[in-house]
Amino acid sequence: MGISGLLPLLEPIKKNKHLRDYAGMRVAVDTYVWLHRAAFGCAMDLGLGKKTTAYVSFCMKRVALLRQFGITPVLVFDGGCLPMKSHTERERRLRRQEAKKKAHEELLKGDTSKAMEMFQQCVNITPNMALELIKALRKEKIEFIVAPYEADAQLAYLEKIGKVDAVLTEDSDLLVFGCQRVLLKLDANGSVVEINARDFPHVPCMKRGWTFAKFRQACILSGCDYLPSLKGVGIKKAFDTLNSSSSIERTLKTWRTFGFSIKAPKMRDGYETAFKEAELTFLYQRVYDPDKKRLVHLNEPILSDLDFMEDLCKFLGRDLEPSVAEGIAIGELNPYTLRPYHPDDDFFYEDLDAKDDEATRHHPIKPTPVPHVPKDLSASARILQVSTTANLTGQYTTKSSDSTSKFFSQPEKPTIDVDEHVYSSSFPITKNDLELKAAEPSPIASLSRFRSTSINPSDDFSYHSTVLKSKAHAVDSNNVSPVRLTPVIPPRPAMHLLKRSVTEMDSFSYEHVQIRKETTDGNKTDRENSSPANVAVESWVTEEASVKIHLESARYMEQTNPHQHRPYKPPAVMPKTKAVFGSAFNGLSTFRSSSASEQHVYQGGDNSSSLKPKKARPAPSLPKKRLGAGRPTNLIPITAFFGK
DNA sequence: CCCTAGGGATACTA
DNA sequence: ACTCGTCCCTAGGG
Repeated sequence: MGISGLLPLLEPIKKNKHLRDYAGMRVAVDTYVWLHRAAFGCAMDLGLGKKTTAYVSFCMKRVALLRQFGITPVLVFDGGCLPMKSHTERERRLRRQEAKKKAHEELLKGDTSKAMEMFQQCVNITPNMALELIKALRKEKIEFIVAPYEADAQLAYLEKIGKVDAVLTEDSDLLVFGCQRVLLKLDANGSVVEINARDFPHVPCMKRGWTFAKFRQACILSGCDYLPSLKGVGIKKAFDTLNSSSSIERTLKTWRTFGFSIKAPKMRDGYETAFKEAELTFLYQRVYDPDKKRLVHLNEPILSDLDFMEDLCKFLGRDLEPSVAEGIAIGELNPYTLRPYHPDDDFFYEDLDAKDDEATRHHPIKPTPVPHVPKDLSASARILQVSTTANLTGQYTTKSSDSTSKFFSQPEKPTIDVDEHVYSSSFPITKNDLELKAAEPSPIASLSRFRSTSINPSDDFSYHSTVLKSKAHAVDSNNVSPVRLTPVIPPRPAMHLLKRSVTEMDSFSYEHVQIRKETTDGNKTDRENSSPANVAVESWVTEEASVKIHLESARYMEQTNPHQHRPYKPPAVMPKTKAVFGSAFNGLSTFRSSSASEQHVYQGGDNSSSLKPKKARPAPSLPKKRLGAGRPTNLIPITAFFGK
């Protein structure tokens, strides 16, 4: 589980702490670990199907331990599993069944200790076991929340929106999901190990030029739950590789192209695609927002990624109607069945052939009544998704629902009429539907950016949402969008943002703040306002970041300003591998350089002054037909600016 | 010499 | 159709 070998790698920044160090704080708990360990104590009873709630008291003892030291615990439970992991689930299920069979054999032989061991190996945590604990939590008025999908993402989100100050778990994945303060290895005495993401620059193998995105990529490369590593690549190789690479996509391309001649891991088919998908899963998995009472994405999707998300429900989780999402979160609905919890929903401990058993015949599994859940949840979600993404991104790409490999297909030159595009989608939606749906609060997280100005320091993509805000505003003000967006809140002045104290320990957010400043302040340079952050931080803020901003601004201006519009021109050089991987990886974040001088600047990585965005003309009207005919020609991966 | 991959032992509460 | 192990040791490869 998690990132194997990551914790030893982070040894230099681990801190031995005690629960009392967190007095007065709110701490989110990854409850699965507790339940799993607690279940060992009553493995035999569970295995034999006896009624027991011993595991509940174990967990409540740990809750008491936290409260004893003045901590307010928030227990987070796992929800439904992501379909992409189902193949490994089957293996585990088979192993558990095997162990259970053996346990019964040993029991008949009379070897109870051996049987016990076997029962422990087939311990499984069911939603109904979680429910037992939830009941106890309700009684004690302890806060809890059931995640729609993986608890990891939910934990990270709770910390991100400030609901908790730290996260208690055993899983190194939390760091990859973007948690700042992760507490590990809690023992019965209350001692814990803290790993804080702000200390990352002090890890020897992340000394220079690292961003959080780079860290996440290194972890994925070393092998994670969503993607096994390439043969021969472990934690060291992964971090060494990213240390000496300008970008992960470039490295993977090199491995793919020249792997035979250099010492490089052997690439398997589709690795690049799978890598991108893993990255998106860490970034955008669906979580429950307790304030908005609906599902949102862990992070706000950036423009370039938004396009890929449509087909990614199997990685991010399906969207759920707010009432259902809330029902799951508060422990009323079983996250697997989407129905109220029912004892008959658990038959983990029934063998496959047990269906013929006398016992099960007396307790046939009967369908539980379905509450106010729409028959096809995906239908309403789809409508919203189509309408929103179409209007945000339709001008850049086509959306063919039959494409099997969206990542690898270079989007055709789109010739799209936005309205037509929306209504001619393959879904049975009418204009009425759209208007109706648009008036409701949208469960699609991508809309949330229009309502929120909160900025999370660990979110390395907020810059992009600024662009999105402006873009959405432009689209909306031209009445192109059939979706009524809530008024766009103008970006906060950069000076306000800079009031945040920037410390040595704040390196990830430091880069972030600086980027924001340049975005919102346009012409100003940031020198005089730079935080006196120390040298350790310096390497995290690169000149390229600011160049990126200017390039991106220029691109935005060009696309919203018809006067700058240029006819489509095929690129001079577009090697096949680049087209394939470039489009897969960078998606819409590729940048069309509007002039040779800009390209020059980019390649030189200097002299960004010529890239200052020109003054915006008021409300430029977007061309109705052939919108987006200016599909990027000279594709420069914007992600090339990241992580150097 | 470092690193990866795989196997074995091990498990929980009063 | 119905939830995630981990640590330590070592062989073997680059």
